[in-house]
Amino acid sequence: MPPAATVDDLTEPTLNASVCNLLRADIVACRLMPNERLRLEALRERYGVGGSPVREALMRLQGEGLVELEQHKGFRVSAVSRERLLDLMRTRIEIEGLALRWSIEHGGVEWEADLLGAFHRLANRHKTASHDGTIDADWSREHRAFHTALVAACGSPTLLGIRENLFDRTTRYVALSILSRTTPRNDAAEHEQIMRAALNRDAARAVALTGEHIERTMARVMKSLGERSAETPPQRANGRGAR
Amino acid sequence: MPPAATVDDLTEPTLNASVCNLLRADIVACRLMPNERLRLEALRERYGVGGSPVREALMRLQGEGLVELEQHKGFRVSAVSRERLLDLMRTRIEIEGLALRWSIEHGGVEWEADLLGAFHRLANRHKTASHDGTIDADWSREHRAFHTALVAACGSPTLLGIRENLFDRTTRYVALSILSRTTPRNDAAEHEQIMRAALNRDAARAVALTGEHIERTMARVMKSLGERSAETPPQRANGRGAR
DNA sequence: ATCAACCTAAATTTCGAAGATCTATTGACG
DNA sequence: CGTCAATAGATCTTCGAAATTTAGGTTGAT
Repeated sequence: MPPAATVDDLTEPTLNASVCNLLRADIVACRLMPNERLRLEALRERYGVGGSPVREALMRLQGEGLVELEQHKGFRVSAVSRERLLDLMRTRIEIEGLALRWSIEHGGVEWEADLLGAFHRLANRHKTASHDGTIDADWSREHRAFHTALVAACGSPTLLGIRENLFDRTTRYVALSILSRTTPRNDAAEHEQIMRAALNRDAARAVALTGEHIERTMARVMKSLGERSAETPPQRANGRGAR
Repeated sequence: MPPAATVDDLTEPTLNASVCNLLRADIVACRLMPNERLRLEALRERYGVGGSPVREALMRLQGEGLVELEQHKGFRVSAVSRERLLDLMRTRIEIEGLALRWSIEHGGVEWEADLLGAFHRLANRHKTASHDGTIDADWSREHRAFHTALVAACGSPTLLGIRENLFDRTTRYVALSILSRTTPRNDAAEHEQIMRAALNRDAARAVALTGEHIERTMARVMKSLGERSAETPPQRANGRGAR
C-alpha cells in the first residue's frame, strides 16, 4: 500500500481544498491507478476526513478530467488509453505552443531571468530515477516549474489554466510509463534548446522544439502503454480478496 | 425576481447534476448576475434541495470558471471585467479556430449534413429580442448548436470540452450585453459565410471568418460593458435593506 | 476622540445518519 | 441445466444539525 499523506500535511484553510490537492497529486503520480475505483469510505479513511469534503473534491477533479463519475455508481480514476493519450498530447502541443508564442511576445527581462533560473535549478537536479521505480519528486517539480516559466509571460490566465490542466493530465501518463520501465531519457539538452530559442525570441523554433519534445515523450509513453494493455483493463473490483 | 426553474424540470439522475445544470444556465444567462453572492441558504430555497447537492454543484462550476470561491467566505458568480473579456475572447478565437481547422480536416458527409441542418434551423429561427430584454432562448440554443456543428468533426474530445467551456463563459458576457441594450445584430450572413468556407474545405478562410465573427461580438459586448462600469461593481452585500 | 479587544450574529464548512440506487447472490421455475 | 425473479448487501446520494470561521458592532481604556 503506497504511503498516503494525510490532510495535516498541507496548510489549506479548508479540508475540501486539502483533499482536492492530495487527491490530484495521488492521481497524477498514479499512486491511485487509472480506472481504480474511488470508494467514499476508502477515501474517508485515507485522508482522515468526512464524506462531504471528499465528495466536493471529487466533483472538482471530475471537471479537471482526472476522475470520472457514473451516476449512482461512484467515482473512478480516469481511465487511460492510447486513443486518449493521443488526443491529449495533440491538444497539449497546440495549447503549449500557443502559450509559448504569446509568452515570447510579451515576456520582459523579469520573464527571462525567471526562465534562466528555472532552467538552472532543473539542470542541477539530476534526474535520478529512484530505487522504488517512482520518479524523483524534486526533479518532477523542477521540470514542471521550467515548463511553467516558459509560458509564464503569456498574459492569458485562461490559457494558462487550460495548459496547466493538460500538463497534469499528461503527466499522469508519464508517471504510468515510469512505473513500468525505469529508463529516464536525457532531455536536458532539449530543455536548453527550447529555452535558447525562447530567449532569442524565435517563436517558431521554440514552438517547434516544444512540439517535438512533447511528441518524443508521447512516443515513449505510448510504447510502454501498449506493453501493459491496449485498452484499459477492466480492473475487476474485488471486495477484499476472493473468498 | 427572475423565475427560477426547479429541479423537477430536469430529468437528471441525481440532484447535484440537476442543480449544476440549472445553476450553469442561470449564470450563463445572467439570471444570476456577475459578482452576485451565492448564499447556500438562498440556493437551497431557489432549487428546493439540500445543501450537499448545491455545494457539490458549485464546486464543479468553480472548475468551469463560472463561480469563484473565497475560502470560508462563500461563493460568488464570477466577476466580469474588460480585461477578463479580452483574455477570454482572444483565447476562444484560437481554440475555436483550431477546432474548426481539425473539423474541416476530418469531417465527412455526415458532418456536412449536420452542419447544413443546423444552419437551416438557425436561419429560420428569427432572432427576436423578446420584450423583456432577454434574448430568445430558442435562437440561443440554435446558435450554439450551429457553432457546435461546425467543430463537431474535430476528433478531439479534449479540445471540444475546452471549447464548450469557453463558449459558455463568453456567452455570459453576451447575455449581459443584451440585457443593457436590445439591438441584436444581424449575423445570419456571417454564419452562412463561415459555413460555406467550411464546406469548401477552405480552413484558412473559415478560421479567419470565425475569428472576425467572435471579434465583432467582443467589440459590441465590450462597448456595452464599458457603459455599465469599467470594473465590476463591489456590489455591496446588504442584509435585508438598510435599517 | 481613537484604537483595540471582545462579543454577538450570520454564514460557511464539516460530520454522521437516513434514504435511494445498484450489484451480487440465492432459490424457484421452465 | 439454464433463465429469471426476488432478496440481501454494499455504495452512493442526500439531508439536517453541530462545529468553525468570518464580519460587524459595542465597550472600555488611552
